[in-house]
This record gives sequence, C-alpha cells and structure tokens, in this order.
Amino acid sequence: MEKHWLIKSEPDVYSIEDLEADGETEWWGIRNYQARNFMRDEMSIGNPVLFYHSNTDILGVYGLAEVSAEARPDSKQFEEGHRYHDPKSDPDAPTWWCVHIRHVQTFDEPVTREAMKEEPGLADMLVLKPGSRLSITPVTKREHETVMTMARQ
DNA sequence: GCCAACGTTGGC
DNA sequence: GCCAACGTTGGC
Repeated sequence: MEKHWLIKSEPDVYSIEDLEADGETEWWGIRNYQARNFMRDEMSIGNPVLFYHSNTDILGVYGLAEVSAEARPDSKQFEEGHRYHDPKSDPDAPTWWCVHIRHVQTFDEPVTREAMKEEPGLADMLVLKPGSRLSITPVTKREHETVMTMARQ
C-alpha cells in the first residue's frame, strides 16, 4: 500500500525551485521525533510527496516530489559547528534520520492554502489544521489526488 | 509583528 | 514524573 506525504519547507530556506535545480536532495535538519519516525519507519522509495511552502506570502503546494532514498542518518547531526549539529547523537546509534527526495514536477500555479481550505475533500488534511506545526505529514491517497487535480486547473 | 500551539528542557 | 519556563513554528 503506497503512502503519500506532504513536506513543508520555507522557500527562503529551500524552495521547489531549489529542489528542481538540485534534482535530488537529502532532507536533513528535521529535529522532531514524529517527523523523524515517519521518515525512518514509514517512507519508502517512490512515495509521492507534496512540496508545500510555509512562512511565505502565498502559502500552498508548489509541486510534486518523491522519496528517492530510504532513511539514513542525517549528515548534519555530526558536523561540528553546524546549525543542526547534535552533540548528544551517538554515531553508533544516530538520533536523526532522513530520506532523500527527488523533484518530479513544479506546478504552473501553486495550489494555495486558501483554495485547499475551500475544498471539501481536503477538510481533514493535517497541514490545514490550526496550530499544525509538523513539517512532515501523511496524506491520504484521495487527498493527494485532489491536490493533483487542483494543480491541473 | 503578534501570538497560539506545540515540543523540549530542567528544576524540584 | 510533574510542570513551569522557554524556544520555535507558522498562520494571520
């Protein structure tokens, strides 16, 4: 049973354009256990990933990516001086794990948060819940397809 | 810029 | 193990 996901990113930090330019990237820097568990335990190669821009003027899903590598230890947790260095993480049992994602498609127009909120089929979508801060959330197949349909219009 | 929601830390 | 304090996220 294929799983679907939504990943949030602040475009000032890493945008869909950055992902398109890179082609593929390690999704390092996730320091939340729930999000880590999704990556480490549940995401597998080929899973579709909606790429969402947060903390910007037009919020919404800007494109489609997919998981391109299963979770490995986050490379930044052992880098001295790095913002995401974690001195408590043991190299023999790393705390932080992350998948790689690959760019699939940048939408011509983003599917905006406003439009998503008005779509009845997305009423239960986690990213739309007030106060939701989790940067990686599971998405149902139906929600995924609804967003993809909205992107084509 | 504000502030509510949430996760983490640390004193007890 | 509780919980207050604190820092961060992220929509508005």
